[in-house]
Amino acid sequence: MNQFSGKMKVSDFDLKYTVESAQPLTFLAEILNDGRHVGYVSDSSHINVKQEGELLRYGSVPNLSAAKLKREIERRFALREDMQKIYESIATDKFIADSIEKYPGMRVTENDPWETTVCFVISQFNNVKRIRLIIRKLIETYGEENNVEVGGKNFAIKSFPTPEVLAQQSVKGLMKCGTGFRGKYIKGVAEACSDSFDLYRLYNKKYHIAKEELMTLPGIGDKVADCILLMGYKKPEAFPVDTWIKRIVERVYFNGRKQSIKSIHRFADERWPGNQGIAQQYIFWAGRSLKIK
DNA sequence: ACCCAGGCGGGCG
DNA sequence: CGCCCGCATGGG
Repeated sequence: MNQFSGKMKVSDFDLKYTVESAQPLTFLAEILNDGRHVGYVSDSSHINVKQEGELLRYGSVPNLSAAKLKREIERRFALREDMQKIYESIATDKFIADSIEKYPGMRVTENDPWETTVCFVISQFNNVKRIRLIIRKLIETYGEENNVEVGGKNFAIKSFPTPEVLAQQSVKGLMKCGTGFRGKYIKGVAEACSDSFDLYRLYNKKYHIAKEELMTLPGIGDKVADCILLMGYKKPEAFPVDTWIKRIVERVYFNGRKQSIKSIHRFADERWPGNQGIAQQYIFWAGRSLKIK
């Protein structure tokens, strides 16, 4: 749909692993050419990113300034992070070291807090394919459409539905998009966020405080809150504990002994201080490929 | 025809 | 607290 106006050299970055690792872009983006080409809408601009080895090409419609576009790409894909340094600090054992070797360049992306919140409320007790389907329907049904003219051609860009728009919908309407029992959560969260709950205020709050506040919203518990804090706010201490992480950590680090969620959080905080979230991502993918049950 | 999915909320002992 | 259950839906 658009040309590639900018390019940059990247190292320790893999677009495919990054967008296929169940992050918001996994649900929001069009993923083409086996993950080497990704398109997504950010702030009502359509952005294209393509990786060719260590070269990253990118462009946007409408055309953002070169500086602004570069900032968006760097921020979204966490390209300023020193992965070698992070890898050194999280490779505390062979299990994670092997995972880093298997999925080099998988990064934790930074996404809009509202979009991230909706994505992970939808993600609970669900699977990736269906999450994508539901998110696409929500955007198609309730997203605002902007028409953009480029080179005499007209493009319609649909952006993510706002809290205000979703708050006005009936639960039944939201369920028509396939949200299922999460429909009431989406409505509740949208109502809060379009009223007194300011999601953007949480950027400046410490991890634990922000987590407590998120968990006051319907449909947001321990795991979903951590996903939002990690990929919406880039709080690196967030360590989402889902069924997989719980099983894997019990198996790999506790010799199979059952642990409470709390105890798993404590363990992660001690073992990967400051990089819990990235460690989580590598643990998850290593464990899934081993099919630990 | 089942069975499952990267949880959460509510009810109970 | 910790445990257990129900929950909407589409794909395997």
